Amino acid sequence: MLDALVNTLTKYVTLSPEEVDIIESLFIFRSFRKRQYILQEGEIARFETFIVKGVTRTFEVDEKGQEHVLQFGLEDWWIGDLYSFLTETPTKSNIDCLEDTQVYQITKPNLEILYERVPKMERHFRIVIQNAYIASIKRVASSLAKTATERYLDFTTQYPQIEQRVPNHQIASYLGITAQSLSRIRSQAHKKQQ
Amino acid sequence: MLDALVNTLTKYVTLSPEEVDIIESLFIFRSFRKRQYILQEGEIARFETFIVKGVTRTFEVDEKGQEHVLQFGLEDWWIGDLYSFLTETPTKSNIDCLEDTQVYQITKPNLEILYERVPKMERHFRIVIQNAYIASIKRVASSLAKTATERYLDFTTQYPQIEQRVPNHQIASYLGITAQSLSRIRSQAHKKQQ
DNA sequence: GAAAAAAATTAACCTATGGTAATTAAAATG
DNA sequence: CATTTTAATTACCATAGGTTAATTTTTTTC
Repeated sequence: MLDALVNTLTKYVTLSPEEVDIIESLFIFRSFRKRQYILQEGEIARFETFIVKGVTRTFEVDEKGQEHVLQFGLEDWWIGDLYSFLTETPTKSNIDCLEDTQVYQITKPNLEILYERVPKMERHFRIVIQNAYIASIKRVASSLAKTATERYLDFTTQYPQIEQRVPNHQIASYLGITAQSLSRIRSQAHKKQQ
Repeated sequence: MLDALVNTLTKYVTLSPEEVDIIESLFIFRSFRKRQYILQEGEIARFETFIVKGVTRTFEVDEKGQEHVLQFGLEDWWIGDLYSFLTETPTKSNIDCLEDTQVYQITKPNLEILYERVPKMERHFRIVIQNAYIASIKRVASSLAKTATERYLDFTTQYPQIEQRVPNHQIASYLGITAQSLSRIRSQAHKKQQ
């Protein structure tokens, strides 16, 4: 179990056994059932969460009551609301599990201890955040430049694993369209392929 | 001049005079005229750029030849294409100056030297990127949940300085709408205010 | 494995925003 | 300061995607 976490943490930095012990002592392992919430709107995000197994969805609910998927989470991904976590203010996000999910979590105080005792972890998390930032910019660029059809096709090629494990109406929400529109897009795409 | 850079670099960390010297030796100062390009599509982004004075716009051109503004840059902001910079691959972005602009730039090798000689700069850049990432996520959320009118009003309250210094059609592009649509939105907003 | 719940599809109609074009206003330049 | 260039506005029609609603399919649950 811890292996999955340590393997990922050593992706951009090398760790000694003592450092692995420190890490082990600072993370908490938790299990969630499908449909359980890892984080709910109004709470302060006390943890950053690393997914060992499972699928999650992070979404916000707007004033009209509509849900908007900001992010999916899969094995080896970090999820959470970084803003709430860092500023210790209530989150607007919800995270629930689309499958039974196992995670490692770290609190802000423990993350600070981690940075202090294993300074090279700053490097790891800088790179993790860099990559998340780059992905987010790509998403902005794609929402500015592309039609819903193009965005859907990009999504299916970029995240085939997600497409298989997540209901279409969640993908539609991620793409910023309704389930009905996605259905229409899919049926048109199938027609063209024939 | 260097003050502006050092002030910002010390926002999240404290620096000794020796460390300030190291920084001074690793950055390059450059001046650009309005309309000059700091970065053009196809180049490798050799620098991350800190704006001392001026306004920039980062944009991509899509297959249909349309420009889409990804980011504006103002005093004390970092701009650049992090992906191209880190991976040393050709950028799809262009950065040009909307006013005469002065910047400090750092190359990737020099940034690595900086991290090595002044390790706490990892912290600074992790936080800079964190903040940029958080802003990008907010933009995604807003593009999913909000109408163009709402996004425009949010923009004017969040970035009043940009609204003053940047032509409306660039703001329209940033918001993902045409200049004509923004014009319509503005005239409707004015009507309601009366 | 039957019943209930959740997800996907289809269709008819509606609306926000895009595209094109023409007009006016403002800013840059020699 | 006259001319050219750039920016903003307005109007009219086109269209992608939203809304509502009904129907079918799939998945979950007891």
